[in-house]
Amino acid sequence: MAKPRKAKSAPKPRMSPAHRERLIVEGAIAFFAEVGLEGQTRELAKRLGITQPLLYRYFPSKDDLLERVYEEVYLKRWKPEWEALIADRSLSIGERFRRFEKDYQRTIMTYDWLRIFFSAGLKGTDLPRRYLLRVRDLIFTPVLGEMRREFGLPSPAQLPLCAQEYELMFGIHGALVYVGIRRFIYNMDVPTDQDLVFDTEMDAFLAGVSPVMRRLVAEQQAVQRARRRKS
Amino acid sequence: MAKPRKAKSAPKPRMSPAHRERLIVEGAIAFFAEVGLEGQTRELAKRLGITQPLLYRYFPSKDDLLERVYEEVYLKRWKPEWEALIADRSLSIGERFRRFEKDYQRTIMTYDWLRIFFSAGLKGTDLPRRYLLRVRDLIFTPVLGEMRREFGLPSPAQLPLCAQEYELMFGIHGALVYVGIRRFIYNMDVPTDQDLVFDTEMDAFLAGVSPVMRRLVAEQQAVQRARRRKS
DNA sequence: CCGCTCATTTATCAATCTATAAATTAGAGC
DNA sequence: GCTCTAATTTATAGATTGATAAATGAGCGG
Repeated sequence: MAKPRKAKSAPKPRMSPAHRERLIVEGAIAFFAEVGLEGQTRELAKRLGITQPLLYRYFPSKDDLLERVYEEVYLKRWKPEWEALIADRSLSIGERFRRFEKDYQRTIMTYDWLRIFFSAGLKGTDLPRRYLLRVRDLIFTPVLGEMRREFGLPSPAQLPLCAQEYELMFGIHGALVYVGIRRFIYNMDVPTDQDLVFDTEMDAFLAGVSPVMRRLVAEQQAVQRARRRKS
Repeated sequence: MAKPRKAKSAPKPRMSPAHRERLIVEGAIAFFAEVGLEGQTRELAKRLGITQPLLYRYFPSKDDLLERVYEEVYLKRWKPEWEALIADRSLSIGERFRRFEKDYQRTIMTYDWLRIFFSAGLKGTDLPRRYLLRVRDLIFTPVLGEMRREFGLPSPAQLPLCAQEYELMFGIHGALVYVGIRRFIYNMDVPTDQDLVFDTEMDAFLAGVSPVMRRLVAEQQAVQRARRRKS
């Protein structure tokens, strides 16, 4: 058994600024995910085993600390390889999208990621909006382009992607994310075998997407023809 | 132009307790939806044009006021006719479910409903969990039973509903709710014609649900047979 | 082992929080 | 118009908030 250095309980090792900063950031992620972004700096400090003013030596304000949390959880966890995967034509676009969503869901389906994301959204931060626009522009847009190609439909250059086509992508995306929402936001039990859920949802989506896109494209072409006739 | 009664700006009419209480509850719904459940009673009072202590004449504490908000937004907006609709065999179960979701989504797809729901979830309130269990038990369970029947599959009494079948329901449900999440939580633009989005999603779901349920039931039966052989 | 740097703590301010008690005054009933 | 009930306000307690300034002391370089 360890012999206590003094009568007082804990020895207090000093840390290098770099190490301390990491501890604070990681502690802040876990803390704000649990109690919400209005969580108090005093309570955070207590969990970290430090005093509250020490936080202000590393971050000028609570908002600065939160900015750092966003950067750590969302920007740093984005994988550029996802964009490369979508472009890889050695696989069918269905398979590429399936692999993307599988890894993406594995990345975001955590207590920290989901809870801070929703807290930030409710607070009015535009981080969730910007993040999803990124998903749309860097993932959904090329996926839809590749699907058009694979289904023998006009390219987006010939016939622009329509809102309904994007909604198809947001639909399957939302269905998958909803599992995490139920688990981490609503505190519900979800099936232990998440891969099975994922595959069932994805199979249903991939089976249905082709005919629906054909229909949407046909409707858009009809609109386009009617417009030409008018002018 | 109205002649001011006195030099001071606003005339202050007294209200009956019933009327005042309604104003407070409705103001509180809008207020907490906007700023979150940690919104301050002083700020709420200011928006209502009353002083903060007056709130405490109508509600013993802030938590009591929040309880009332939950009751007003979630319990009072639940329509028992939904359960009757699902049971109405003069319509196909697909049509019944479509009509249910259409009216349900119209009910919950509001700024107040969605934002307070997520705020409550993040805060740790078990209201969202309890609410969704109600949806599952009163809607999804009978819908799945009727689908089994319509597809000529064993009844839930013969072969219990499995987790994957429930996930199918949560999947389409989540895809639809996700539109509201993007709009009211993430503050994104969503297509103006929500009915079109709804129909596209629902068509795809109803087209795909039958074969998937057949497969799931077959798998369950195989498991059951294997189990019997063992014992 | 001395001295200096800087990681960390103690002490505290000013603003803000929920909640309570007592003072005010609008307005219905006589 | 007087009176009394109760709707509403003023005043304030008591706890907590983010943030700052000054004091402390661990541990490295000499």
